[in-house]
Amino acid sequence: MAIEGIKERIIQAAAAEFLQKGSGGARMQVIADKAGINKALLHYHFQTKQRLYETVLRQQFSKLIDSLFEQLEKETDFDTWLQSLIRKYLREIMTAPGLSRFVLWELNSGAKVLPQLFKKCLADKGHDPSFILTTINRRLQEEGLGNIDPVHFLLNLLALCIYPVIAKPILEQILGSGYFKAGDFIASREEEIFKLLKQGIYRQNEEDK
Amino acid sequence: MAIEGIKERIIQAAAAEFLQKGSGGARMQVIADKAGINKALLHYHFQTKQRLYETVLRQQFSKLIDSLFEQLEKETDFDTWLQSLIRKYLREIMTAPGLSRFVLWELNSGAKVLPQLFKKCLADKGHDPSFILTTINRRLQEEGLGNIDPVHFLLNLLALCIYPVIAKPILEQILGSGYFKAGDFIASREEEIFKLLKQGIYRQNEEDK
DNA sequence: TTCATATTTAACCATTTGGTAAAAAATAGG
DNA sequence: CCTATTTTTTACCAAATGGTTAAATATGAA
Repeated sequence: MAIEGIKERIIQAAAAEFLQKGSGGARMQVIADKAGINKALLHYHFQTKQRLYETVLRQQFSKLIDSLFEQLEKETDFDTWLQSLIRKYLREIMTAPGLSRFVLWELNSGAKVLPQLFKKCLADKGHDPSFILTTINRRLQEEGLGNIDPVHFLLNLLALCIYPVIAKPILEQILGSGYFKAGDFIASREEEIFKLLKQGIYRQNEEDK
Repeated sequence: MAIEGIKERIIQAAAAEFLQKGSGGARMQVIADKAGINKALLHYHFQTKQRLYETVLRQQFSKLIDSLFEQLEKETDFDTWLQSLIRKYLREIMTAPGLSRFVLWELNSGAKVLPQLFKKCLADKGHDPSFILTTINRRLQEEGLGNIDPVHFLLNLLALCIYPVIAKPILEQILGSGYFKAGDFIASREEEIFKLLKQGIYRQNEEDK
């Protein structure tokens, strides 16, 4: 088998296992089985569990960051830009809620490894962390919304998109599973977030004047 | 040692371990050490890891649900009610972000045990799950906001309060750690959420008329 | 005290875990 | 072909894990 082929297959298998079970709960044997190889070969290619873990995380972050930055940089008009951001984030999280849950979870260890890795991932791509805020701020300025705090704007955007998706199984206990059926939810959620952010923005802006 | 005393001490120790490491990553030996007892005594009092785990979860949920419901039922005027909800939720999550992260994480296993347990906890306290939505809906009606969707209102409230707190370590990489320093953050966040929800609400309401 | 019951401990066990050693295949260069 | 290097497998190990056993200690009622 081609060497790059097998390394890629191992990473895929490891991602599935790590994201579902966490770094502590993941089992090397399970990863080997999923990749269709033997456990010793895993250690031949990635030495230790820790090394494999970091490789997987780097790759997962990379994918996510690329996707989100790409959308952030689009130079469409404000409404289209905001709508696209919401749509992209919602869909990205929905197709892989495990990654978001996993990231939050690993923060619990108190170890700084994951935040550091995230920062490094940004740096590797030539992105400055402040670029996110700078971009948001610029777009708000252009729209005549210079008195809106870009930090709260970002927090609101991320929270409104991410939380309902990753907390879905619990929320279903409160709301009944009907609300999350099919594509209805994502469509209505998209609209709700857009309206909330925009209406909030404009009302706030008017008041401050 | 008094029997209830030691059981309580075990539960405290187990909570710390489970919430930090998850059900799979937690170690019975560590729990025993934290409780200052011997591992066999753990099994004497709680038989299996699974049983101890469920006991701990039930207790943690119980605490959280009590606190949140208490606030929801307060019959103050709308603004005070909403402000108190936000403040309570924010502070509750901030003092124990581990519980929220843990809950989200365990959802990843796909097992329904945690949502079921959550539902059962509500039932044990005589709360109907629909009570949350009913209450929110009533308050919105009383405020003349009958056309606001209570589901989205609840999702927005929870998301805006919970997400920024539990994602703090990652967000600090983007925002710089200054933003989260001291009580500044929680105070400004409290105000931001209130304004966003209210302004969003009223703007939406006017438009629909 | 005495006896029964509940609590606690030390020693142990079977299984699982991440990881290794060394031999066996495959691959490539001459 | 031969030889050297890389890739893969088989068999294994030491440590850690959840859990048990049986003996020891404490407790309480008669």
